[in-house]
Amino acid sequence: MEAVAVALQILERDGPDGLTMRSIAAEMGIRAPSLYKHIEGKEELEALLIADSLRRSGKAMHDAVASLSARAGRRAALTALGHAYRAWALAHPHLYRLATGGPLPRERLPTGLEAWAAEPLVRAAGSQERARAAWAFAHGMTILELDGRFPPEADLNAAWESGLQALSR
Amino acid sequence: MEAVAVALQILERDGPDGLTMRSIAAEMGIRAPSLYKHIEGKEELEALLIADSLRRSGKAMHDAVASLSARAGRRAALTALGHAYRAWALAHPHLYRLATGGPLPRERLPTGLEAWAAEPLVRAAGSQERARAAWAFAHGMTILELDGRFPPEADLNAAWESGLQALSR
DNA sequence: GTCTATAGTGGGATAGAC
DNA sequence: GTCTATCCCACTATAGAC
Repeated sequence: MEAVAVALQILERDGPDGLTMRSIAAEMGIRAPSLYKHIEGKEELEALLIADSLRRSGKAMHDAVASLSARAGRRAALTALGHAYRAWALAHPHLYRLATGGPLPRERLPTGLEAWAAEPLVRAAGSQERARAAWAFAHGMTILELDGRFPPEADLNAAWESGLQALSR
Repeated sequence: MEAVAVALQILERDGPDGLTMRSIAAEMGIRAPSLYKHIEGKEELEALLIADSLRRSGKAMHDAVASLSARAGRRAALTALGHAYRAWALAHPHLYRLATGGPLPRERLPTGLEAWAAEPLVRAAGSQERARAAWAFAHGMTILELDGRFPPEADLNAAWESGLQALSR
């Protein structure tokens, strides 16, 4: 199993604090210094993880709109994307956080990947401004939920519903 | 100058990585160990910083709606809050990030502070669900801007405008 | 309240031999 | 590609004398 796959597994299992060059090496059955023959360093590793996240979450977004009927409106598309976005993030919380927290290492990412992942939303929203507003809403809902910032009794389904409805008009 | 004020100054000047027990002590003219006679530890310190952030940003929110005319509608209130929210965060980026990233240490915060800070938004939005959606949008826009996640050419004013308009209907 | 000294932990990264 | 041996860094925290 190569380094990135192992790192992914550790990240999802132990969280970001558990992901160290040492822990990756240990899981691979080698010593930490040997890892540097496989990977440049930690920055490179994180960029590879982010790229993987973009590829997989982007796929989930493309799939979400692909299954809609041709006559589905903006409301249906944004709702489908919102649900898929939230579901993906809740299923991969640590990876989501890694990929969306802090600056994007754009120089280290494959050209076009970021745009491809955003494509379904831009199409569904109808304009760049609306897409950015919708993304901000979705990311805000998601990260606040992951961080446990909403009160325990909060009805998050209702908040998503309310926001998606408003933003699709 | 006591510890919290010094910590605040270092945080805003050098960012979170520059904020260590050593740096705080140095700035106060004492050694790191002596700091523990003033403050329990780093968790306590961060909770105090977060409380300060809630107090000051909450004040900005209360002020933003207080200056509205009595006949102002929901749209005007949400717009004023949105602008004040963004302005406050951009003026205190490191503190904003500290106070909104990760779980809230609710046990360490003064009772009622969180609710008080949220009050203007809940009132302006008209319901808890709408308030949560609006907060998610505002936080999403803000943190994505702070993290440089939007493309450089993005028109963030337009995105704010678009989102606030949609969410105030 | 302050100091010196130190414990204990963890991290990323490199040199050079095999 | 792998190893051993290190280096460097940084941090929180405590003990005990003054």
